[in-house]
Amino acid sequence: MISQTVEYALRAIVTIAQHGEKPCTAQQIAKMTQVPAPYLSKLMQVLVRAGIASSQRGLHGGFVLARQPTELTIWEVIDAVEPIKRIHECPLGITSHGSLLCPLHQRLDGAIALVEEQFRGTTIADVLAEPGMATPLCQEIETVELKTEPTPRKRPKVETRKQAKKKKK
Amino acid sequence: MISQTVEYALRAIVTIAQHGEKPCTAQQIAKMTQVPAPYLSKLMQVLVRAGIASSQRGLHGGFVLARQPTELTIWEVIDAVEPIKRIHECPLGITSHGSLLCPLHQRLDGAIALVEEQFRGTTIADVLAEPGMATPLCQEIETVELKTEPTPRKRPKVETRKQAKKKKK
DNA sequence: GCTATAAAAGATGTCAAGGTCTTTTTGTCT
DNA sequence: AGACAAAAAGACCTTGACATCTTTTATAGC
Repeated sequence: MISQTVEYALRAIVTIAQHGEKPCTAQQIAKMTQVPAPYLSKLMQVLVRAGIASSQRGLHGGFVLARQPTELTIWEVIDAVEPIKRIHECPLGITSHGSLLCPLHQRLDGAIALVEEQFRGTTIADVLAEPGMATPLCQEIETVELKTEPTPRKRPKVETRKQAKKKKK
Repeated sequence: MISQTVEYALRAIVTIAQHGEKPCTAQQIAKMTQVPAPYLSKLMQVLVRAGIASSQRGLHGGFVLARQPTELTIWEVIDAVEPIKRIHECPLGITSHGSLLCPLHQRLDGAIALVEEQFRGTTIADVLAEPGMATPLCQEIETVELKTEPTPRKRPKVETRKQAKKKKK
């Protein structure tokens, strides 16, 4: 019911919210949220365009929340990446009863309305500050090192650039 | 949020429920519900296998509800064609906090739970018998003729079988 | 100003949902 | 039994969500 993309977006937003002012690179977010890195990059672009995140290029760049966590709802995040559409008019296009929905679609829309209400009423801050709970995203923030590359313990033997590159992946 | 397929299935179920004991052919249902006929056939097979509808081949065959409308919920129909999955464990696979969900996924699952509750609590009979409302599916039952083919007014001139076949489509 | 870093942009690939078409099987009515 | 009606089955096509890869552009630090 909640698409992959929405899941990913929420994980990303919660993650950068956790880091406050400190920008996170797409790579870091991808790692922490376990989202495919290239796909996450694309997603972040959407969130930036929607005014939910803001980005900074270059060294020490990355993504931060564009708004206060208390002022950003789950609904808005979802709406940016994959809007949940309410049923406002008869999907069968019958106009004989004006804009009144038939019983079936009334019920369906009712369910959607519940979800909307729930999500509009939940801010990112709410998710961050669940009292007495495990940290959001089911993992400790400290789990992921923010340093781009920990100093290697051992210097590997002489090897070409190409080989080194391959190893990274 | 509600997929096409689920929409189609619900329309079909409501339609055959409206017709009670009288079987509806896939063609008729397709027409009434405005669902592509071949696709609806496939869908009906699923509903039959799930024990929600039952089918009868041959002349005067078709589909009828396999249960009383009062005993069949919207949830069951959805569950048959495209189950809504609750979030029972951390999608990130972190097990450090047992089976406890993080705040984010608690909220997401909460929303899903609301939908589940709503749909489990609504039977097909509820949808049929909305008091003082337009008929379900936003259209009059009478709109669709149950006769397979109204008597043609004019006999067309001599024409080959092939041409006749082509015309039908 | 050069270099390294990181986001932005755009082209491309993959797969499952949605949709179609054809043939086979099963049933009813004459 | 034969003709017809209808579901069942299965092969096939189309599209959009999900995902990847490569090139370009902007920025900080030296």
